[in-house]
Amino acid sequence: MVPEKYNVQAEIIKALAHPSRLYIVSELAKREICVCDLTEMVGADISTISKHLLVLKNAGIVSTRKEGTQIFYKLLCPCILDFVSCIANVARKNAETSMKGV
Amino acid sequence: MVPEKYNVQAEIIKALAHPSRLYIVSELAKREICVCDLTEMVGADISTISKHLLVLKNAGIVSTRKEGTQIFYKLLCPCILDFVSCIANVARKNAETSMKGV
DNA sequence: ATGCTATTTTACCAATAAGCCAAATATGAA
DNA sequence: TTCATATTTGGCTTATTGGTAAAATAGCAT
Repeated sequence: MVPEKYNVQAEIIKALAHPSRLYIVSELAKREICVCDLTEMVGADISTISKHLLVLKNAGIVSTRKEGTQIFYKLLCPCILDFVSCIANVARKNAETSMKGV
Repeated sequence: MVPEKYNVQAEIIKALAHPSRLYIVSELAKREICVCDLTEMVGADISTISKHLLVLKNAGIVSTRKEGTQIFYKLLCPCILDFVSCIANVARKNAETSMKGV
């Protein structure tokens, strides 16, 4: 009963629904970054980061560029940032609401 | 190493990262809908829908209004729609790319 | 009170996702 | 070639999620 397009969209959203991946995307919005730098920034095992990046790539959110032994990732769709700001807005509202004890 | 705000945001995004919930949110963007109608629309067990709605409510995405024995859900943040359109855009680009066999 | 409808909660199972280690692969340097 | 660095992949364990059925809860009518 759920139209097919929501399956497709949910797949993409799922790729963003993880703290590390969201952080990675936000940083990639500023500049290209290689896996080793992202690994340092996130502070997890490099294999974990590699898998996160694969998820983002499969979702069509990032692309890669090889330079020597390094692989640089970059953000494909800047509109992702608008989306993040919307979510940040919801988060802010939630914080306000819970402060009021509502 | 990942700033706390990404944990908060990822929680909200996670709530949207499911086909049924995304469909529900899209429909709630048009009008208030009660649980029983949503159940019909999605075509799943009512307990499943109820859980999905709880997820959306906990994320601060929807609110409820009781009317007799029915409970109506409505969308709290219209900006969610912009976000969905961004995702739809990514999905469209992905489809184009895979068509070209890239 | 009883019954009827709408909704949520609980309990349980199956499927998926996240994490790390170790092994494999790739590139460039010596 | 061998070595070192960068990255991906496979395997494994643990934790989370999605689904349904059954029980519990709530509101309204009789």
